[in-house]
Amino acid sequence: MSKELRPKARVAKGFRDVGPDEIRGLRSMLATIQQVYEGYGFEPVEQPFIEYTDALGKFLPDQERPNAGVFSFQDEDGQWLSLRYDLTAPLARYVAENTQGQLPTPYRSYRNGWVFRNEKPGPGRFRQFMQFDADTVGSASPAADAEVCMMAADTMEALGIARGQYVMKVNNRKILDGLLQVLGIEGEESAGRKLTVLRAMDKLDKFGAYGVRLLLGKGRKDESGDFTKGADLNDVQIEHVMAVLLNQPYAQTGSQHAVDTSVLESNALYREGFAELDQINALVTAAGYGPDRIRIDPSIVRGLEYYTGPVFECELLIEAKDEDGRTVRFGSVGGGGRYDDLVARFTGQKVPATGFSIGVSRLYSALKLVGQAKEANVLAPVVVLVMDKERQVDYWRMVMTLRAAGIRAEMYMGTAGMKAQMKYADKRGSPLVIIQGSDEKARGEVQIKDLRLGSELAENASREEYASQRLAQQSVPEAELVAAVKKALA
RNA sequence: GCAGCCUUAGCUCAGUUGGUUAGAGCACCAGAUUGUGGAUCUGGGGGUCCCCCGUUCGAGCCGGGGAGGCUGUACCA
Repeated sequence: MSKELRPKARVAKGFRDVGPDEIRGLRSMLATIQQVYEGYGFEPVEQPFIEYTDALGKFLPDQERPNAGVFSFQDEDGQWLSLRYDLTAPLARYVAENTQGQLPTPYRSYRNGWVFRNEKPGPGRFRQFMQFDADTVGSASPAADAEVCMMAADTMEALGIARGQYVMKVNNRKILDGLLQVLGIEGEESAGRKLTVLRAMDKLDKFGAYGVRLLLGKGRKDESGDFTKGADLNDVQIEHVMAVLLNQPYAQTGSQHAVDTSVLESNALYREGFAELDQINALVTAAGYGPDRIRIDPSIVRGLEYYTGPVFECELLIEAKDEDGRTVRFGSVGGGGRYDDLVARFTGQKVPATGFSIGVSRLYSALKLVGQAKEANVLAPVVVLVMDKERQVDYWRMVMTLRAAGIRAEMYMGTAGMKAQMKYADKRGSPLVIIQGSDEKARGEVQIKDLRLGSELAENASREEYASQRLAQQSVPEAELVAAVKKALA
C-alpha cells in the first residue's frame, strides 16, 4: 500500500482509549457504587447502546442535521436508530414496554454504561462517557426523591469523599415554573424566553449575580468579545428572579428596586414546589442528613427537557491542582430529578419517576486528582525467560505450576535474546523473572531474579558490581520454585 | 456555531533582519556486557517545519486561503 493511502492511526475526536490502571480503578469504583445501590434495594438491568430514535425523545433527526447532538443512522428498512445519550430515556422505554405485570411497582432500577453525545468535546468532556443511574419508577412520593438524595450522599462517602467535600443540592422545577408564571412568561409562544431565563439562572455559579442579571436583561459580552443575547426582562422581573435565585431579602442583593414578593407566594405552583421541598427536607433530616450533605439551593436548574418536580445536583467542593498546577473546581459530578411524564410519552398513562445519575468518568478523574481513586495495583506477572528454545515445554510447565499456585505468570512469547527478555520484564513491571539455562538445568535448579530489589540495589552500585555479583537473584532447587517465588513476592 | 490564540522529530520545545545540510532535552535502537533489565558512557535511527497557493534569486520565517488543536462562549437531553 502506498504511503498516501495508509490510514493515520489516531483515535477519533472526543473519544479516548483507556489503559489498565484506569480500568482497574474504575472497576473498583463501580463496585463501590453498586454495593451502595444494592444495599438500598435497587435491581440491576442492562440495556443496549442503541435505541430507535423516536424512543429517545426530542432528537428526531431533521434533514439538515440528522446528527445534531446524537449519533444517528438509518437501518436497512429506513428506521432511524440512535446511540443513547443518557440512561434515563432508555429506562422509560423499558418500563413502558414491560407494563403488563413483569416489573414490580414501584420498580427500583440501577445500571451503568456508556452513553454518547455528538457535541464539541473539551477537557474532561468526551463524546463517549459512562453514567451510573438509579431510579424509582412508579412512585410519586417525596420519600423516593429523598431516598435518591440520601443514596447519592452515601455513595460519595463510600467512595472516600469526606463529609463537607461534597453537597447534594436540591431544588424544584415547580418553583421555577411558578416564578415564570408570575413573570407572565407562559405558553408556547414564550418557550424560547423561558429557556433563556432558566439558563441564565443556571449560570449563577459561573458568572455570579451580576452576570446573571445581564443575561436576564439585555445580554452579556464574554471575554472573547462574543455577545450572548439576554432574556430582555424588565427591572422588576429581574428582581423577582434574583429573589428566588438568591432566596434572601432584596436588600442584600444590591437591588435598587424593592419588589413585592407576595405575588410569588400567591402562586399555587410556587407554593407546591416549596411544600414538596419541605417534605423532602423533613425526611432527610429525620434520617440524620443535615444541610452539610443535602441542601436546598434555588439556583439548580438541570436539564430543561423532562424534569417535572424536584431536581438534584451533586457538587464536589474539593479544589485540586491539575498537571499544570492550575486550580480545578470539579463542580457537578451527578444530577437527576423527577420526571413524571417520560413513561407517559409511550403509554399515555402517567407514571411518576425519580432518579439520579452519576457521571462516572468525571467523578473518577476528580477522585484521581484528589488522590482518592483506588487504582487497585495488581501485581504484574512473573516472567519465565526462554533461555533455550528447545525447552519451551519445560518453561511452559513452570508457568502452569506458578498459575496453579495462584501466581500471575507468563512465559516470554517473543523470539528475542535474554537481554531483550529482561527489558520486556522490566517494562512490564514484573516483580520477578525465572531463569533456567543449561547450567541451572544441569544442577536441577532455577534462578529467581528479583527485579524490584535489583533496581533498588542499582541505585548505589556501579554497573560492574551489580552485573557480576547478581545480588538480587538466588538459585533454588526446581522443586522449590513455588515456595521460593511466594517468599520473594511476600 | 461565534471569538481569540496556536501548529517544527514519538513527546516537550528552540530556531536571529528571509540565506547553505533545521536543532536540543526526553523517549527509542545498538555497543561497552558471547547468560542478565534499571544508573553511566559512546554511537545511531528518526522531519511533507499542518496543507495549498502566492511574493522572492532563495520561505520553517512574509501574504492569502484551508485543515487541525487549545482557550473562552453558546448548546448540553
